[in-house]
Amino acid sequence: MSRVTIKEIARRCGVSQGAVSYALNNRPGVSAATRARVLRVAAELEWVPNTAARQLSAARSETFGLVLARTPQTLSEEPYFMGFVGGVESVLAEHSYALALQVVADLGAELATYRKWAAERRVDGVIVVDLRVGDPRIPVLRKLGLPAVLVGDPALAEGLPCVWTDSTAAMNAALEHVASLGHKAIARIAGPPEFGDVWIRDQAFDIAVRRLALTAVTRHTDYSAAAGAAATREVLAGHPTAIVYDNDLMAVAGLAVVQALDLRVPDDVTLVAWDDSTLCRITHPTLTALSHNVVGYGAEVSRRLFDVLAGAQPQPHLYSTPQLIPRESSARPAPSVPPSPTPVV
Amino acid sequence: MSRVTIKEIARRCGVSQGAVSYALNNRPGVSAATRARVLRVAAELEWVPNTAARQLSAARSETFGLVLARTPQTLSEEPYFMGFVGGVESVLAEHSYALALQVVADLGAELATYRKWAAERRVDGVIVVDLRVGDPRIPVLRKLGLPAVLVGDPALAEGLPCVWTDSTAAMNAALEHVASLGHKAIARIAGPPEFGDVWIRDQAFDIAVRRLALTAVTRHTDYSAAAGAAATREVLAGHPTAIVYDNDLMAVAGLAVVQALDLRVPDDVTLVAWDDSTLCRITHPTLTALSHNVVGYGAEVSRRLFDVLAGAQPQPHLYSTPQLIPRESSARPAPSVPPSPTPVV
DNA sequence: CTGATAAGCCGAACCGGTTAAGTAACGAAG
DNA sequence: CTTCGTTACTTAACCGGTTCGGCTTATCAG
Repeated sequence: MSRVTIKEIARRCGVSQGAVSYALNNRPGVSAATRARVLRVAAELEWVPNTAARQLSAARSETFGLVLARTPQTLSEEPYFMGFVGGVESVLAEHSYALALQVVADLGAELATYRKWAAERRVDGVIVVDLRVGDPRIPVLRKLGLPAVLVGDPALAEGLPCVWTDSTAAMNAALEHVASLGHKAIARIAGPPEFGDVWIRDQAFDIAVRRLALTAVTRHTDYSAAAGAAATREVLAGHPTAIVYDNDLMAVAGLAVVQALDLRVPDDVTLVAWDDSTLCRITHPTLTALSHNVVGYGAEVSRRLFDVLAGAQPQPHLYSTPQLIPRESSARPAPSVPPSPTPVV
Repeated sequence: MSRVTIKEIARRCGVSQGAVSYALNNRPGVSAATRARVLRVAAELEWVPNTAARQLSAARSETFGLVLARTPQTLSEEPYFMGFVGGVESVLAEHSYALALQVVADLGAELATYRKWAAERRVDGVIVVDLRVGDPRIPVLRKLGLPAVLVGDPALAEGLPCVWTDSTAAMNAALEHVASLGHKAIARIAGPPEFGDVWIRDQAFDIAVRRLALTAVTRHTDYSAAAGAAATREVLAGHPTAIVYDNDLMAVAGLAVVQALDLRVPDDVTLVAWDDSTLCRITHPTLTALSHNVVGYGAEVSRRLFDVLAGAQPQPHLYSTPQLIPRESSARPAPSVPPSPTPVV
């Protein structure tokens, strides 16, 4: 139980408490000699700043907040989040910041959490994920004056600092890939339409479908494995030769559905996943996917939040464009299919 | 920016700051009338306690800590963690406690984090996962006097409060299941041997194998999908008719390996997974698994930590025994196999 | 009517830092 | 030699709560 305070350090060094504070915080106002002495004594006594005291006077909590408005169920299903959190952490650790993580039921509860954190001064800034179209969190964060970095397209961020990946380009890459393989009938299993990124993909999908002269159908889901499986079963009735998924969890679930119907991947159906987690590499066949460095993404986002706190201008920052990684699940459609479109289900 | 303090409330109520504090904290020392008035005014002004100030004077941080000594990669692969964290959160939210989450590289860094948290008084208690055999964290936590609840078997907890699930019983259930189906040659793809729970399963596996007169082989891995796939490939050389996995991620990876070798599940090989996440239900065939309410587990652990802070005796608490859920991946061995043990690979 | 007891409240110290304002010493410029 | 500006500190207020000793006042037994 080390109860070492700066008062103790001051006593031992024969200087005032204030001087010790200046020395420890690397601020001007003390001579190099004194600073060195203070640092040495602090190290000897294994002094650690009391975060509460520092937070109280300096109005800094050295904590970032992250609220996830998802069910624990979804969170454990989706490999995405833990990787993202891990990336965030890696940067926080460098600054010895902590992450306050809160899992809530819905957007309302998320807003309440922001209000509470702002009032309590529990966090210095927040990372906002799952951006919506016309997101209600943006005006609230503005009003609270809570520093934030949004994870999503600048078109959704309404001027707040954001980090994004180019979903439009990725969608184009996916459709050009399947089109170049000779596919004409495409199905898309999408996430919830209220999610901004899904909305952007919706636009990109429609435009690319027209440009490439494809026929297409889109089914929106809640991103869960069960919904992905159900949607796959539905769209298969339309005999698409390729299915593009908005996440990899649904793609894996879809693969099982296809196999259970005795269809072959990729001979009968080509599958393309989004968010290239390990899942895509442990199935048989392995899944072609739009690959995404989720860990790096999280790291970049927290770096940006530090920048914002340091007073940087809120410019949108493109982190990357998901890269298409072709694997076993995509190939030319089987030649038998185009001539005789026999019902399979 | 609400800057409402108890001083303001005191002014408006015409009482002293101290009285307000007593009233708000539901402590004796104020009359019912005054208390009611204070509470009303506090509600009107939307007063929220400043956590830093409270922490500084009351030496409580209203935060629990959780350190995960895993790579971001593993964390995003393993569905387990996010579900566990979600469960922890659900209980913390009820007490308006926060969770400080830290992802570190190894046990050494984890110990450093505990020391730092203890010195800074950043957390009121910690939840310790991935218990080891002779875990070095236990003496450190004892010395630091940091309240903790360990997630793991009492045999590993050395007297500290713990919450556990009965892995021995679960392992028995798994082996009795495959034995009753008529399997004789079993392989086990286990986690890292230094993990306490893996060690316990090792013991249970060996004993059950002898009791049921099975032949068996065990391969330890790092719990990753890649290692699970590699180990599966290896053990298949010994022609087991059933494989039992220590987590579901490796089981899914193993399934793909089996399928890639043109073996059928369950006809040629029966598979049993541990930790029944969604993964087990989205494969084809679906996986028989030892099912585990990970979310509830997390919730129970944090409830115990609250109990410990309230002064409860550190009794081990059995949360549950994983239940075997038979699905498509387990069945009687194909009759052709026992008579003519033809090499398959 | 007196003295003891307790409830209700006040004032102030305290937690452990940060930081604005003030001061003493010193060197350079006028 | 005075004046001004730095540098290197000290002092003390402050952040927003909690908590403890002590002061009033009401209650009640004797």
